[in-house]
Amino acid sequence: MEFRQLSYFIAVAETGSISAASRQVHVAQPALTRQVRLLEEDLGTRLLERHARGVSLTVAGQALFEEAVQLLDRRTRIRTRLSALGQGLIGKVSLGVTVTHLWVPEVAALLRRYRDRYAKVAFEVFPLLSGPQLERLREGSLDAGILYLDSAEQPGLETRLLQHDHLMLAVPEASRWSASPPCRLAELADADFVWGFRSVSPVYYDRVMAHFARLEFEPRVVQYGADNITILSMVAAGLGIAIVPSASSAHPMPGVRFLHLEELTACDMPLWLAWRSSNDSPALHNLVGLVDKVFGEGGVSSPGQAG
Amino acid sequence: MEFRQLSYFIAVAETGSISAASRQVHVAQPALTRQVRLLEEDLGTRLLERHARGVSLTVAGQALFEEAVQLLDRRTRIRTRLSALGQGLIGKVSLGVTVTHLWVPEVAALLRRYRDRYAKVAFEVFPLLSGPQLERLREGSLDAGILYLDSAEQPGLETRLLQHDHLMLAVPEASRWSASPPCRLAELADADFVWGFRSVSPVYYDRVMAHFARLEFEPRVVQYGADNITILSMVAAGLGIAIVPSASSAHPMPGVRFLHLEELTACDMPLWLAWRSSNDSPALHNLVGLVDKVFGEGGVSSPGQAG
DNA sequence: TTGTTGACATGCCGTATTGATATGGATAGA
DNA sequence: TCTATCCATATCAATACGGCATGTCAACAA
Repeated sequence: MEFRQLSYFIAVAETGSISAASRQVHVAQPALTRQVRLLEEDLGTRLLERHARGVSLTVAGQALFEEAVQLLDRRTRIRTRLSALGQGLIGKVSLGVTVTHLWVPEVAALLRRYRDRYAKVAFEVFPLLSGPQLERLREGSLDAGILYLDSAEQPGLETRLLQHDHLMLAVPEASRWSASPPCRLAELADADFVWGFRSVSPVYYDRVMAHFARLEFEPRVVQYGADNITILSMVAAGLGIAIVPSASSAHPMPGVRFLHLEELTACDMPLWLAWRSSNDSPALHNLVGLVDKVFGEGGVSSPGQAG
Repeated sequence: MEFRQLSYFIAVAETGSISAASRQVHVAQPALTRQVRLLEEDLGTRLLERHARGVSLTVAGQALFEEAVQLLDRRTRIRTRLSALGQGLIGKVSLGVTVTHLWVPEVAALLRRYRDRYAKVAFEVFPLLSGPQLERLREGSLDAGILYLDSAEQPGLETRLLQHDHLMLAVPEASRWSASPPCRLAELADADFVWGFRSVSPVYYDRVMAHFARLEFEPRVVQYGADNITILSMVAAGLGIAIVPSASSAHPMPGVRFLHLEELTACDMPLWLAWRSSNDSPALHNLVGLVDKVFGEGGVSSPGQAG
């Protein structure tokens, strides 16, 4: 039982004649006669009653006809599905993003454009910090991540540079820092700092700490928060001041004022898109393609150590 | 996309290696390599990631794997189904029988044996008199019928002789005919007869009438009934006496006594199995085969004019 | 009856597909 | 570095497939 034989047989069944079917499928009549006979021999069942003016289906032939139509139908559906899958028009992409960076207009635009253009792809966005993202990328439960990396060279991963963040100072609006903004970090020596845990985003933490070490500045931390929103909420509540990625300022927060400091702006915080090298998902690569288009082809995954 | 390619691909997917798959399906490795490549080209999608120690499935490959398993599964199910259908082990048979002849032990045994032996065949029995059976056989809404025929030669039909009925006299138990049974038809000249309509079973009616014409006997009909049960019920009610097929006596009826009369026994009423010649249903032919076995091969559809 | 027509079956031949063998190239592990 | 393993390629033989010419049969018309 071959697909060719089934499609021939369908033509014969539909036209009620081998000759008519041969004209329909553009194959000589003897070829059809033989293929139908081979099909009958293969199935061990007579499918056609041969008459002088055509053929009619036996009981088995009628049964096969219905099945064959479905089978061929299924084949074409598989074809189109695989084609769409191969072009990344359907399928699934899971993307990890820090909530902070969902606020960045370019990132938000990227996600919107992807969803518009590849509407049939199940596009799942998970709010995750850099550490968990890396883990999940490596174990395969995440297709791509928007995160901080200490280097563009990640074993087993490919990367694209999205943009350069830097650091800003977040202070309570009702504080003296808001009234008279500091110009240098040294002025903050006796300030109360709200700080993040290293564990949830070690890359970010280490980067900031390395920068401060170079500046020989050591913040006096009075309070820890799990993520940026928590930290900013604490700042808004007047519990202290905080050092945050500049992306945070894209999302105004009542009671918080963002301040630029030369020494903080100098801390380069490159934001990356990363994915497993062995991940062949076309839907994912369409996302990469969109990144290349939206963020420019400049940020290739070349050695460029950013720090 | 061919069945062969799909089964090869499944083996490759399951073993994770083209070489291992080639050993599994007993085909040389280069052949598998080529077939997989042809499948990829045909689908326009990469299905495998080739590594030094085997292969892994791409996203499209995983999707195809699942589909292919189902597709091949379906193919084998069609095979087995068609095979069973071809052997008449599944399918449908509709059989027309006069209720009267369901009482004949041999007929009842035939139906029981068929149902036992071909349990998966939907075996539908319709209570129909000879006339409607013929009609439905010809139009194709009935596969076979157990009925009276005026000849074994029926255009478009094939037949088997089942048995020879004859006629009997049915009289009310509480009548003078029961008390002193008649020996000759002539004694019934002044009797009240319950009779059937010609329309519902013309063959039976004409046969009986022809027999009586030869005997130069004309019954005095006082009452008509649609079928044998009705007629016998009227006899039981004392409305008159009736001429019935001998098969009726196989089913005792309270208040009715069956009487043999030489002149009635002499009327041969052959009972036939009939089916459309062009009906190729294996399930039907199994029924015919069973008839040949149960009723003996004597009653072939040869010219034998019965009357 | 007889000739014609239309439809399925059969035999033969050229071409395409499939599989086997031999061999090459790449990679992981010793 | 060497070896074993696995995938890819080239070539050849067997098989499958389709096209053409022809045969056979049944239905239809004269």
